[in-house]
Amino acid sequence: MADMTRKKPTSYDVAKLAGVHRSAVSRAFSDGGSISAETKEKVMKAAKTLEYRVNFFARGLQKQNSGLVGIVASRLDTPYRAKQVKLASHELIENGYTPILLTVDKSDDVSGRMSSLLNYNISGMIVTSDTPPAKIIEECIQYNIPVVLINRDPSITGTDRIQLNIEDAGQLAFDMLCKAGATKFGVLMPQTQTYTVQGRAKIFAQKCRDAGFPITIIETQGQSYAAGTDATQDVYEKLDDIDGIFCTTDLMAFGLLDGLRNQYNIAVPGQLKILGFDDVDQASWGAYNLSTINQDIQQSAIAAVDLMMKRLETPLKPLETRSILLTPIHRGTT
Amino acid sequence: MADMTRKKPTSYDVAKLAGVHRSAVSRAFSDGGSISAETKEKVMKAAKTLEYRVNFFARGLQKQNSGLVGIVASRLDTPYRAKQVKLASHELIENGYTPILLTVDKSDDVSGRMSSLLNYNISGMIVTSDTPPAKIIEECIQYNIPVVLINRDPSITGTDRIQLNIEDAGQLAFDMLCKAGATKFGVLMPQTQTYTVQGRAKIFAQKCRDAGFPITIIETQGQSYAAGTDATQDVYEKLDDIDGIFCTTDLMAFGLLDGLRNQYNIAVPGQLKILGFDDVDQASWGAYNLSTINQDIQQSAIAAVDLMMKRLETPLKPLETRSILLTPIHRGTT
DNA sequence: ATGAAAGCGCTAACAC
DNA sequence: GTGTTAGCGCTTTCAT
Repeated sequence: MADMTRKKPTSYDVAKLAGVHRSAVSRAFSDGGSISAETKEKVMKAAKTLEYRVNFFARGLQKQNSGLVGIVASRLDTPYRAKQVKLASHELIENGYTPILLTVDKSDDVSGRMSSLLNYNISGMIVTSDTPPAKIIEECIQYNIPVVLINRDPSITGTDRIQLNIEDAGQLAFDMLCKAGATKFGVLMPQTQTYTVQGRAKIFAQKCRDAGFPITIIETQGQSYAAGTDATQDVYEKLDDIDGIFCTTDLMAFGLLDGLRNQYNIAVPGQLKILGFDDVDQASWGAYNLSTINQDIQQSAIAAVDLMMKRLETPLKPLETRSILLTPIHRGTT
Repeated sequence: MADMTRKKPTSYDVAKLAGVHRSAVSRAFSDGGSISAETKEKVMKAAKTLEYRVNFFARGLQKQNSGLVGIVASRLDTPYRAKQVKLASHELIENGYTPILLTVDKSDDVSGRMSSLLNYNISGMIVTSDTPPAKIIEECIQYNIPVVLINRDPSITGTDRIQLNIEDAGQLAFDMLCKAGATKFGVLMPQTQTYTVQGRAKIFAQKCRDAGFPITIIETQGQSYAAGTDATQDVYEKLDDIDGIFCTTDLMAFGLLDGLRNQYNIAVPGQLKILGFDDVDQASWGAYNLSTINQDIQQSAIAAVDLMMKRLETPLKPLETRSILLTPIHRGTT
């Protein structure tokens, strides 16, 4: 393999070729630079032949803005989260930013990883992981780095946020199961993890009580497919008290459905109505055909980036929280 | 909201507080810096109280290495790809790199986006998207930026690669269906997209012919769940000629299974044996219980990062291709 | 082992 | 509108 290595051209190389000064090159590649059309054209032509690219490290050193935005996400291999990150990434790129992906899962050093983002002078941070460390977020705020939290615990303050309204979510779930004819309710409630998942479970339970219906709370380990299958026996044994169950994530609903089908012979929705949450792709798959509640994930990704950009423009504007649009999806399990 | 903004401390601030020269700070934070233990400690202490972090933009300008690595990925909302990106990201971070996520899907300007990575002086690039533009990759190579291609068309040359052996894959699929008792074969073959998907379909067909069995090729639009359901009627109509079908992705297998269950009454595996490929999470879910072929995605992520690092160390070493480990997974559909 | 000084590639304030 | 100049914060020779 012959060494065809070449060095990257600098603005100086371009200037020399175009017969102008380096600063003219800079102006040609900057937005508000006062430069004549013909000079700019000369520069651009030279830049093209040399395949010149502005060195963002040099630019970022000079400006106090890197164009890099951190996306902090856990459980990226989960359908909902994968789509969320995809759309956030897409939206950032469309707006001229470059996303840094920070995957953090249990046993990872979340704090250390998020801290390392600050080495890169990031322009902003979008957090959709479990339990982001408050300390790092505070530090970002001090440095005027906008942080947007998606569906995170409101105990972390000082940031803009995108959040589903757990009140609406719980109410909507109750309404859907009610309309489907349920009168004895159950809910799958994870013991840990996401604030909004537990939140909607609690509100749902409250709505049931408020309306004078019995509600059985079944605690789960996590919010995954396995959590749903693990809860199957529990649900089965309490079937006298439950004819409509709210699974607070689609994944748990899939697990429960499969568990019931596999081990017992329960008619869904005849004997038991099942409602999921999130409306991930699999919910519409024939095997599940799951009634659920859609979170408008695209809207929320767009809103997150928008919030970040607005805060960049106006650092001192009042904190803002935007709600994620919720839509009931009636399919075959209610 | 009071303005609590502070400026980031620089190495100069730390030096002042520690009573040393800036270069001592640099040495304290560099790996091979010759510095006395006590000076280093002084520096570290000062750095800690000021919450100093090395500015990677300044460092990256000086060294010719940014620590940033581009992950170029399409269809991130797909189970296989999501896991792949998650693991690659994790592996990069573990090795001290910072992943930039470049999502590219149809209608996106792939070339422009990948080109923008070069603005950041990236240390390397891991590509797992469809149809990466050869031009950009060539340019990376010229600048000595290691590029690792995962399961991409071999017509793009000059890079290290991670790839499943399509020969093995086709053979394995044939063997599995054979052992399950199939004698009349079918295969779902996407008309576009991934090289390895089409590749294993073609090899599979060839193996069937070589062994003297009839093979029916059914072309699909894409390789998704919908592609599988769309193929259902086609498969149904050809059921006289097929008793074992190789769906070249799990997603297509799910679609086909659901399509068959929903519209027809076909016994699987009695009447028709179905084999998927990838072993995504959903394949083990109760509703599908799909026999498939596992690609060791963790091994491939680790190998990709390893290959990149090796190339960084030894830019001129011969090009290398590593194979992805394949494992037959026997479940309920064969 | 440490301080001094040059310079990575760029932008922006300043002259003209 | 364009050239000049002074840094952005760091690493890295080179002296000492």
